[in-house]
Amino acid sequence: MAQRTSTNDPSLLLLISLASGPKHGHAMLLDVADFAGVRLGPGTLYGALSRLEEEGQVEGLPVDGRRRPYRITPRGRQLLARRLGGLDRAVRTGLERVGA
Amino acid sequence: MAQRTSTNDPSLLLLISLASGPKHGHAMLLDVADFAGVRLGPGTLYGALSRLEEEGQVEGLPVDGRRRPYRITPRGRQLLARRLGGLDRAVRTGLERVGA
DNA sequence: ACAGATACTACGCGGCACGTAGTAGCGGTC
DNA sequence: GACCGCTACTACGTGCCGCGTAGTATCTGT
Repeated sequence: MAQRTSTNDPSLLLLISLASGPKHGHAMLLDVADFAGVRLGPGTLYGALSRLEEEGQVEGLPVDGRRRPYRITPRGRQLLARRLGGLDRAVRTGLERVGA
Repeated sequence: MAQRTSTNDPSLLLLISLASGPKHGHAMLLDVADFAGVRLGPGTLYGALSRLEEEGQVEGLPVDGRRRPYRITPRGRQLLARRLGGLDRAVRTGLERVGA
């Protein structure tokens, strides 16, 4: 049904989190809360994560005890960079207009 | 059901568009396409717009022919500024990590 | 008078954000 | 050796809203 506008959705936050290195779910939660001030629930987190995996933007690593680590793929990193570029333009425009 | 993470959704783009002055729906469409590279459909546009009006973030102005102009309210501008601030932090973190 | 752009209204589908509840292993402490 | 809290998920349902399609009416150019 065509691609989203997607300024939003948790997938962006997760990709940013994984961009600094592989992490498991709970670690991403804490990281995202830190750099974005957003507390994701488990439904939101693991839902978005498995969709990203299906799309080949992240990949699961061998299970470490009860932790499921994930890593961003080259494709994921590339798409992230593109999204960030567009978002950055919009945010800058907004800050300018709102009278930063 | 609590507030969204909302990096996303068209409402942000519409608020940014209205931050530079009152506009009617179609004009926002063109403006958004220009500064964000996103073409919103009518369902997306007018749906988000009427929700913003219900929330007191924008207000309708007198109908001008077949145009329905809207203006951002002080409250809308304030909320926009706050959202942009949080988003900016996330985007900068992302650009940094992705190796800008 | 016809095409195309402008500016909406009306409507329905379905994806996914979000929360709640439940499971289970791992310290720490008394 | 039971209790509590923290970690780390899994499972599942609800409903909002993003998105597209279709339809209506006005205005302009040719």
